[in-house]
Order: sequence, then structure tokens, then C-alpha cells
Amino acid sequence: MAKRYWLMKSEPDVYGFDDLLAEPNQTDHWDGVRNYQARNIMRDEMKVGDGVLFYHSNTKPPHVVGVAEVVREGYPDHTAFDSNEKYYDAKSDPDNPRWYMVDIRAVEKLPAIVPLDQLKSDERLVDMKVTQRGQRLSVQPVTATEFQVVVELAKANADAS
DNA sequence: GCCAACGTTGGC
DNA sequence: GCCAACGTTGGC
Repeated sequence: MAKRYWLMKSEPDVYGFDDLLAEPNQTDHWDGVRNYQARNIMRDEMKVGDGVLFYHSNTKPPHVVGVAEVVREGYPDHTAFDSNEKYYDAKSDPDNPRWYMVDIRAVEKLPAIVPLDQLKSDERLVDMKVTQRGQRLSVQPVTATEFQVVVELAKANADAS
């Protein structure tokens, strides 16, 4: 399977790219996803080595901030089993887990952020889910081309500033 | 802070 | 299995 690419959303106030950079080995597990579509992607589709665009939502402006990679494939999200956890789900049984997560490692913080407006205005990115109205999926696929374009936009932004 | 979009829940 | 009610996401 060729390397694939994904976009993962997080609210910077909750868990931002800098938090990932601060982790040992710049690696952490992506817990707390409680959406079946996103779960399926993490459980079934994300593979070690896949590229990830790290996106900050619910901030002004929303933007892509960095690049990460998948370092561990889907495994049960243990935070669903612990009633002390914010993301506890009584319906997820350790013998038959409902929720899964992956581990990602920060690869690089982009030299400049790429705001959502810029993603929307680039004709090469019109099919990106994140640019489409009402698209809330927190883990979504992107194409190799889209991934590359976003990285290039970040570099161009840095050069222009 | 608002609210549109969308996912989930639960009564029937 | 439908669908109304409700909760959440997330841009604006």
C-alpha cells in the first residue's frame, strides 16, 4: 500500500501541535475520537508512515500548523474504559472495544501556518474536505497532491513574510 | 455568542 | 426502521 495522507483536527486550547512537540519523542496517542467514521479510518486505514496534516480548529483563523506521521496503527482507545476519563464510554467494552486510536509523531512544524481561507481559495484544494461547508469529520483523508500543496503554501507564506 | 450542519439517541 | 429531539462541531 502506497503511503497515504490524512488531516487531523484538534482545538489548540485542548491539544495543539506544540503539545505534541513537547511529548517524549514528539509522539502521542490520538485519543478521544468518538465518531464512527473517524474511528473506522484510524482502525482500518491509517498505516505506519502515513503523512498527517495537523489542523487547528476553533481558533482564529483555523489553520494547518504542522506535519506528523503515523507511528502506530489502530488500537483500542483505553480512555473509553476509564470512568474517570473525560472520554469515558460505558458502551465500550475492553473485550470488544468501540473506539480506536493511532499514535502520531510530529515531523515538522510548518514554517508558517496555512489558514483555512487560503486553503479555500486555492483551486487545487477545492476537493479537500476541510474546505467544504459543514464538514466536521475530525480525521479525514487528503490526497498526496493536496498534502504537497499545503506544505508548499506554508513555505511560500514563510518566504513572503 | 450564534447558529448551520450533522451525528446520535430513543420513542414509536 | 423512521424521524423528531437533542447534543456537538466549528466557522463566522
